[in-house]
Amino acid sequence: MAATTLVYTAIADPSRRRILDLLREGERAVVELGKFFDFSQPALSKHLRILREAKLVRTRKLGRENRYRLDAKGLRTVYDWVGHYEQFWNQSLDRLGDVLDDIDGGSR
Amino acid sequence: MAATTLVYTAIADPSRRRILDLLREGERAVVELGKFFDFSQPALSKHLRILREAKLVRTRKLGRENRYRLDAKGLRTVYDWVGHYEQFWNQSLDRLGDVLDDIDGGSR
DNA sequence: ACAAAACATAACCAAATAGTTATGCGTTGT
DNA sequence: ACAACGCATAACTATTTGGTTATGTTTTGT
Repeated sequence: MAATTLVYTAIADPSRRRILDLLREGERAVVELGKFFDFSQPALSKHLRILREAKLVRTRKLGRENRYRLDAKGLRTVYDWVGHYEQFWNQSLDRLGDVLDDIDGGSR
Repeated sequence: MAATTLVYTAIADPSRRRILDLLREGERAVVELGKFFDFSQPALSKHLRILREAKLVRTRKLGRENRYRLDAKGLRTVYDWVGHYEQFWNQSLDRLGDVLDDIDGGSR
């Protein structure tokens, strides 16, 4: 899987986005993170593995704890890509539709 | 599926990101889009359906053609979320650790 | 009138996802 | 010494994903 797509796939899951949000406040151990979720510890470890493989987080062992912290560099690619669309989301589609003489209206 | 996650899922696939990129240059019919991909027309139609359900594209019928165009508003959410990480991706992780140590002063 | 074009959908399939329980391994507290 | 903690991984399962071929509908060109 391409490195870039690893990042997009990683952030496609809401739990993983939540994990990243939590890590913005600072380093956290797995058990600590687990308090915010309803699923099991292995499920959490799997999410963390996906984030690790996307290089969006790093770990360091501290005693028996495994502390995770953010490594946001990979998100820059996403920001840059989405940024290309900035000029589009401000113009109203309806007005664009007028220009294009669009009569269709809905998505199907 | 939550509306927001529909968008993240939609852009997780590289072919769909490519489709959006193509639509930035203007409206296109399905057959036209298909020239840029190696998979079958039904596969393309499926990708387009996912983009439609995420409300990232709209269609209008023009004769026997179905013309797709960008509706980028949904990408704003992504841009905003990723933007929260902007402060993190420029500094090296090691230096960030130092900074946080300084601010924190061992209060945790 | 009719063949072909443009496209969506259905039915199917292999692989990936996201969860589970079970287990093992290093670290810590008593 | 050893029980409990913190965590990763394995093995399993249901669901979703991304592709395929087959087919039906609407529109166009001859």
